[in-house]
Amino acid sequence: MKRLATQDVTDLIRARGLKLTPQRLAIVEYLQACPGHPTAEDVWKAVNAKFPMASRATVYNTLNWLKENGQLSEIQQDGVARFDPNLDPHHHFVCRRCGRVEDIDYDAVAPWPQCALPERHLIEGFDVTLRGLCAICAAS
Amino acid sequence: MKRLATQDVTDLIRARGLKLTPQRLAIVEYLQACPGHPTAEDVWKAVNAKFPMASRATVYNTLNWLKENGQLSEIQQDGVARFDPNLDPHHHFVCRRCGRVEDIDYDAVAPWPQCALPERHLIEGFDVTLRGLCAICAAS
DNA sequence: TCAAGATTTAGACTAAATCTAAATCAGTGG
DNA sequence: CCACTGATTTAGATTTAGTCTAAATCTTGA
Repeated sequence: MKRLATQDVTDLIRARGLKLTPQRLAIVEYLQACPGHPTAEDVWKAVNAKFPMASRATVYNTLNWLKENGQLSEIQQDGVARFDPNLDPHHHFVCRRCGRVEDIDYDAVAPWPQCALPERHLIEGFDVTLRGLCAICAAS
Repeated sequence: MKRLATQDVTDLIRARGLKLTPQRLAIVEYLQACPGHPTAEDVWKAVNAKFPMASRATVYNTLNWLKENGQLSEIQQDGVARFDPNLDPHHHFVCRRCGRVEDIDYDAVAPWPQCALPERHLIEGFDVTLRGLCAICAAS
């Protein structure tokens, strides 16, 4: 089970000759500990608890850098970007009622599609989004 | 092969007691004829060719109404909404390089996932996005 | 044709995200 | 330990997508 980790990010920052700032650390530590799929706004609020001066630009810059370096992935829900610190290949379930996003094990979904795909396309990956009602919303 | 059609929309508008305005017709006719997955901006520009006074609000209102009435679906790509007049169940391929979205036949992808899904969830549907390089980008 | 009320319009407004230029800071060499 | 350098952060302006509003306009049924 692979997940965004402070150690990996600090190593990567050093390997790239970049600077290890407390803001970057705070962002990574929040994402690491966060159970769900926070928005950029969520991250900014959390970082602000430690650094009231933290700028949105810093949050966005860091999130984008983490994404470009494979330490984070981005999912879109209702046009809002959410960030996903779970680095194992996986899919998502989105609740129609409460909007929560849950991770779905990669193997729970039938594997690579096999037939009638467009010719000459180079398919690098696929993602599946299940939609419906989560356990809590289905019960009520 | 089912697709957004002017006739269906006009019938639906009448059945609902709503008004058949030339702006709505222009929007539907553009979507009907459009081969790809236009953004709201694309639709607005196209409608403006006929009605230079057309407001963005009209375009958004109409697109949302069509969506709510099952005449259109919305897909998100890089945080931008695109609209899809193809009403057959289907999936999508997104080119990493040029960003084009192509429709993928529903049966090309393995069917309903069967195992290890979260308990007590009510799964109503799923959609698959294939990612990679389209034929043109893969060739170059 | 007329009236009612649904629809359209222009533009203000909101939210998400990016950009900018000046101030600050992390990390290296001395 | 200090100073230096350029990477980073900051506040705030800007951009972009989309929504909202109130007044003007248009479709439709009678």
